Amino acid sequence: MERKRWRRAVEDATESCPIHHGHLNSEMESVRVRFAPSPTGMFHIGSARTALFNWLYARHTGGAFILRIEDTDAARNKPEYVDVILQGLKWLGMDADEGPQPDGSIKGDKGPYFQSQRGEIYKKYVDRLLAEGKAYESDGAIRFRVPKTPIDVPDLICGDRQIDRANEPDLVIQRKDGSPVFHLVNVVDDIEMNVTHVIRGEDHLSNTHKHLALIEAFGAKAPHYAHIPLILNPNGSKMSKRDVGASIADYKEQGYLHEAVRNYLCLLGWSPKDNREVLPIEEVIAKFDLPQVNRSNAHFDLNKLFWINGEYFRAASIEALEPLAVEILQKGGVLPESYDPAYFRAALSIVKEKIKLGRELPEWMGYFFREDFEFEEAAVKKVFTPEGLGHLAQLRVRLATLDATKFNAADLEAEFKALAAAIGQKVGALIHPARLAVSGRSVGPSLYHLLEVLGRERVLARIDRAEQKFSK
RNA sequence: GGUCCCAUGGAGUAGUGGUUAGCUCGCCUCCCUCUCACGGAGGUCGCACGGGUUCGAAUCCCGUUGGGACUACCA
Repeated sequence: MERKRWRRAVEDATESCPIHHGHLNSEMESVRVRFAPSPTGMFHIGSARTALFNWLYARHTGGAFILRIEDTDAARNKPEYVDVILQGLKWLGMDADEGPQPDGSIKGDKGPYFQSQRGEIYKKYVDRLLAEGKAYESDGAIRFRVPKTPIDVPDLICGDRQIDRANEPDLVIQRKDGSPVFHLVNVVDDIEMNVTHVIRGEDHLSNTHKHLALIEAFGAKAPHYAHIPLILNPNGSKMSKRDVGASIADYKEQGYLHEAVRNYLCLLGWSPKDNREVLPIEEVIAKFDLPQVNRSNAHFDLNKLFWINGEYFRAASIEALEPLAVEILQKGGVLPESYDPAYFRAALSIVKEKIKLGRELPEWMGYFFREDFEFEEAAVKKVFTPEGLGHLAQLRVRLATLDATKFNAADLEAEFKALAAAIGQKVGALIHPARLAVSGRSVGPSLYHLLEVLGRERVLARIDRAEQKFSK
């Protein structure tokens, strides 16, 4: 009963996610949020979570989710890195209403969406500050005169606070080489793109007063700010590029399901508050709101992700799993280029009940597609005793009397039980040698189903070979 | 060092003055059972500390401690 409920939740969560048109906020202004990553080579899990919260908020409010590429740091950014982000967003099911798309096209009329192409715009803003005496040149760079008065910094998640700027140094907004600095371009773009809500990592919380100062200088309306907590390593340090689990691409590579990763990310800093962990993205969209996001940092827990993935994995249909499984198995050299699809799907369907991650597939499925599989040494020693081999021989005789139509799980079970009773043994005395003989392994799918999938000819041949190899 | 943020078991969280502090992962035990996984029944483990406020604090205030972020002509 309980189990059934979970299953349904998982199955629901696996379905495609149509965009929900939620309600506009109370001010009736159309929400516009942006995700503004810097393409530096990988799509970081923390960035993915920030993107997710932005996307969720946009979908919840019926607003727009803008993707803006912050590629002003020429030394670090490379064009091909943009695709890493695009593919990562696509994999996680986050579609941008404006900005570059995975197919190479660009959506939206507030572009360009690459900061490297917005130089003229930034120049205009800097010139204006200069002309109004709000900025000045110093050592070739241009600095913004930061007012030294206290400033209020409101935040939808962290709460409002006041910053004393008495000792705040003037802010460099343009480098000696003429290129604009992050704080400037970030603010200018948010103004130009009519961003209403800035949802970003808490690492920007301490910078926000600078942004507010700039916005005020430009005479623009400030967006609402919402700083979300960081994702920390299990040891409490800030998760950086080199840490395990940091790269979204790795999850795909290891055979995680995108719905599972996304589901897990939703739970870092946000909760449906009804004691559920696995829930469909539509429900998250319906419930998600900024004030309910937690303020404290969250530790990344691969263990829990693994569990959630297992929930999704078992609930997934063979059709959904097949492409992923084929890719992993062929990459691992386990599945041949050409294979029998029906046989493959049958094998996959009995294996998927036992594992939680695509990465486990090669180890679990190798013997389906090759006859020269290895035998577990310890299991051979334990199971293929003279007695065990004797049972195997008796089983071989019995199975040989079964024609192919009787080679199904139900009939096989009956045969095993009948033979076990006949020789005064528990059925396990037959099952363990049989499993080892046909798979080389001591663990695997339900044996009766395994035999059915392998088929009569393969099973008899493998038992013969095992007997030959391990007798005497 | 300065500024800012945070603080419920090992991890993620529910809880916003009165609960035997709930749930999930993990871990342990037992059950189910052909192995494994699933599933079922239990168990382990927590309000960082110290002061207040209050008839009464996990919940409010202050301090301490701890963790984190920012403090660049990186983003």
